[in-house]
Amino acid sequence: MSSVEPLKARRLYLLLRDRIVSGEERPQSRLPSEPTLAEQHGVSRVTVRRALDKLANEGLIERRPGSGTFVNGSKANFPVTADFSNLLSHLVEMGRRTEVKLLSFGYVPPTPVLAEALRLEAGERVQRSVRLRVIDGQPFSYLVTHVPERIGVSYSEADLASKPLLELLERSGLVAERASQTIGATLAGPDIAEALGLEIGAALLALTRVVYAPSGQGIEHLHAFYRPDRYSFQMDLVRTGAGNSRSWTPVERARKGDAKPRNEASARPESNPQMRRGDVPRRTKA
Amino acid sequence: MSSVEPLKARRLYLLLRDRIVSGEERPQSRLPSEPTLAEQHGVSRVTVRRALDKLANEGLIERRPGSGTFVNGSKANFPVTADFSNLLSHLVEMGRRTEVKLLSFGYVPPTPVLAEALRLEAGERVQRSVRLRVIDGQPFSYLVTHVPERIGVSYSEADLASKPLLELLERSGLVAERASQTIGATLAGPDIAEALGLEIGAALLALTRVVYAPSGQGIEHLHAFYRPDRYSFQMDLVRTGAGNSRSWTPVERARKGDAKPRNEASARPESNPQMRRGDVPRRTKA
DNA sequence: TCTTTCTGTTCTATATCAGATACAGAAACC
DNA sequence: GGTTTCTGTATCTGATATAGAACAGAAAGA
Repeated sequence: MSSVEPLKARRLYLLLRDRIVSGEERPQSRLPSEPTLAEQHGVSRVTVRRALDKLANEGLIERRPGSGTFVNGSKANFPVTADFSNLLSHLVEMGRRTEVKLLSFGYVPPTPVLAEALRLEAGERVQRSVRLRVIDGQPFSYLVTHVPERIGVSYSEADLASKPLLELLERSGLVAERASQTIGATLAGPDIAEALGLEIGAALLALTRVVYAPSGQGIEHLHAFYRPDRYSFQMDLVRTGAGNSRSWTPVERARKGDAKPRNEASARPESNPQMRRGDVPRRTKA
Repeated sequence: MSSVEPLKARRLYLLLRDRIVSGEERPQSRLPSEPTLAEQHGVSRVTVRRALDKLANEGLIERRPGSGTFVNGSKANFPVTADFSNLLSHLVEMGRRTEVKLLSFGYVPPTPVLAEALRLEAGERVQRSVRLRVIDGQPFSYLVTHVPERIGVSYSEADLASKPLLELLERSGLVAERASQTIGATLAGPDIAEALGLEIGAALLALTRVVYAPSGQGIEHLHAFYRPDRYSFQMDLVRTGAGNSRSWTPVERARKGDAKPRNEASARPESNPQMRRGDVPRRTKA
């Protein structure tokens, strides 16, 4: 059944983990001995042991009997990263095999929040789909999507399992013009945890996105959860403007392969949406 | 000391929480009764009760004796949001009182990762500071900063507690030209949890940022942790380009107030933040 | 009003976890 | 080789979460 999760052990595990990843405990160095740790933190050695077990499982430490417990050099964990400028598209470019599993599909009445975000008419239902994105055989994101019913019927259930939703929408003649998204964090519940191969209560990167058509009508509402060890958001910024109005502007990230100069943000053909404070083209929502 | 955290109760809590925030259980609707939930999930009613207690603490549900347990319309607390274009600067503009507490300060030898990120010379040390950002009296971010020693000495410890680090750096004649950042998620360890007023093991939004001078030299390495219920990243994107090269471009977000007015009065008299997903049990004795 | 169905509360077994101790094997140092 | 200091392993005891049940009070419907 659900492997039980100790309590003080977890506490100590998190403490040590923080110390290690924050660099307080340096790579190659030896941790205090188990008896020492036990005394330092007022717990028994068994508990210390459980915490160290977890760290060892994740490859953060290495235990050498008779010698001690040693901090591992950063466990070279390069998660897939997403750049904001192109959202998921670069995954395909990178030639990595990503597949999608459709976990759930159906039409439901919208919640108030959904109805408002998508600007639904009264009584209109939404298509709800839950998908799991897998890269190189390993799941990394759990996607809950809501689409207005009249739009959702333009593609089939099978389409959803094979193509990106945005592509399907645009194929249907819809134009995704604007999107608004929020990035946060949350804990993994049982189903998400299982789908992503995580423990219950693991940390998740959460993204909420609403995509709008030029009309201002919402066409997609996405609730995405990412395994932070396999996926993260990454971006480069440059300082622009002068004086008091200096600010940071995102630039397209240099990726491996198609070398883009790291310093010079030259590449950026036409689209330099350098906007100043006031002039945000806010077409929607007066 | 450490208030113990049940296990099955937590599991059920997370399950129900997901259902509620994902909209599977609609606002105003009644949850299955406690005995029913107990049977459905193969746990005792005491356990169900503990899970519901937690949900009730966070304001996600409302319990009416004799009547049932009801899903609360998401009280959608509006977390402070950050736009990428201006990082933290808008907080000040918004006129909200933010203060900084310096938790730790000192000079330490860098870890290999740090040395490489900041392109340090051999033997060069770094200034390490831990700060806590507070808004309206409530902490929302925990910042661990590393700066090369030769740069760090250009400002005082007291400066750090009063001014943004970037401002200090630029005051010293340094130019922050480029930055590279990664956004992920992690769990709260004991010290971060305590500083931010969270439970151990709560979800955190994690940001790693390296700021570079025009020379390519790194001048600041930041490791930031945010309470997801009080702080999140938000951005608007527009679809640019044509044909195959279509992509999303970030635009500066419309500000004023916080999030854009959702229903009505954007004026949210700050008040006590109701919790949202990401759980945030404020330690209040019931 | 009577009945039913809820939540709120208390109680006592039981399963599971944490604390303490003892001992075996492995490595490092003298 | 002997000694010390580690990790690995096992066992016992106390603490606590969970299970199960019983009962009181509140709300809703017949």
